[in-house]
Amino acid sequence: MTEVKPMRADARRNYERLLEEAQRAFAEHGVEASLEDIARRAGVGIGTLYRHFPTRDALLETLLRTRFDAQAERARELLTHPEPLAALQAWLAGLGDATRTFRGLVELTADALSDESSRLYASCHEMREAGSHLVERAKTEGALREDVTTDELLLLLHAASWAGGHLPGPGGMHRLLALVFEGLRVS
Amino acid sequence: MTEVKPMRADARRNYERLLEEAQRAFAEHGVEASLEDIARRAGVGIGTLYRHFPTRDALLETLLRTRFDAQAERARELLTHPEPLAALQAWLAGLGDATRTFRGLVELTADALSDESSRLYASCHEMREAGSHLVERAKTEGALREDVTTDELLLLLHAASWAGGHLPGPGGMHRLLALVFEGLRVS
DNA sequence: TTAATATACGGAGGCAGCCTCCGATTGGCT
DNA sequence: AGCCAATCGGAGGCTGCCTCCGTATATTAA
Repeated sequence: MTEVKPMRADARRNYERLLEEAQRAFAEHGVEASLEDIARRAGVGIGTLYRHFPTRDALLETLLRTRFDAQAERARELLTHPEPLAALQAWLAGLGDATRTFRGLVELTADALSDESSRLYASCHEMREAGSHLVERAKTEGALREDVTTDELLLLLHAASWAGGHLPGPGGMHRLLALVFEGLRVS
Repeated sequence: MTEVKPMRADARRNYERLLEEAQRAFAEHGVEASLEDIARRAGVGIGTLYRHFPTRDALLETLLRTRFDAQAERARELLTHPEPLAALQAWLAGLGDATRTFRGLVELTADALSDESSRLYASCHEMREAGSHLVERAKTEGALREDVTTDELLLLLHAASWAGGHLPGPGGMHRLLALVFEGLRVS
């Protein structure tokens, strides 16, 4: 079942050229980069781009799926880290960095995480699961408030990443993430 | 100096019709609403819109300036509130609510606050000043960490507001803002 | 090799939005 | 009433989105 006929040689070539150029374009101009431009640079008609990737999201999803998988893997590795809270924070920081490779990506992933009908939702589901294990561990070891959910933490992380993107220098996100983790009250 | 000739009657009429329709359009479709549509609904040529408001930002700024002033005023009032930290939090919450009247407005104001060359920067300067007094008071009364700046707090607020906009239900922003204020560590 | 055919390609064309420019119009003043 | 500066309006040039379908070609079978 789900027999997958191999692509025709020219189709496969174009598919890969398109992904390369899309990566470049999104990195340079953000997730709103011109699709016509991507097709042009790939030396391909606009129709070909749309045949392979019916929507902008489909194209982005293809580029992002491997990254999500990498983040899931990283979460699993961090489960052996001796400090549960530090592990969680480190994982979130890495995730935040990843969402900054394309301008506008934070918005996209934040939406994907909360909208089950989103195309990207499924793609990042496994990653979320892996992350929630980190959260659970931090809670059971008494390092993290019980009343905070994984989704809230992910959203806070995305918020910090978003905010970091609206600061001039680099490192803004990490500073904000640290602020959130440390809390604001004088103790 | 700065003599201001009164506008011609038709010009003034169009100016006001445009502001009304712009308010409606931005509220309904977010800050990216079609300018041609606004002109159309105002019963005015697109050229007229551009003459009165050379850029989208100019139009938005005109709509927002009075709001910024209101926020500044509110900050001054809250200086008499007995609880400095609660006053600060209340002010930020109100500000956060205000940035949610137009979809996409958070991004705009966050940028405005950190980009001195922005058109909106000057508009919200007074508001920021008023807010920083609230921050200073909270610090001198030992209710707020000394190492947090007004700009960081404003950015965190905008981040919470942004994140709230990416959650399904309402009230998300307040919950996140509370989380930030309470801190995440088990104490 | 060649012929047949499923597969894939490309870009014209229709639509919408941005912004500029300039001939047509009109309010206000004498 | 008549003048003219102020104002208007929208055509036009551009870019980007997306669809549709006539054309080209990789593959397979003969």
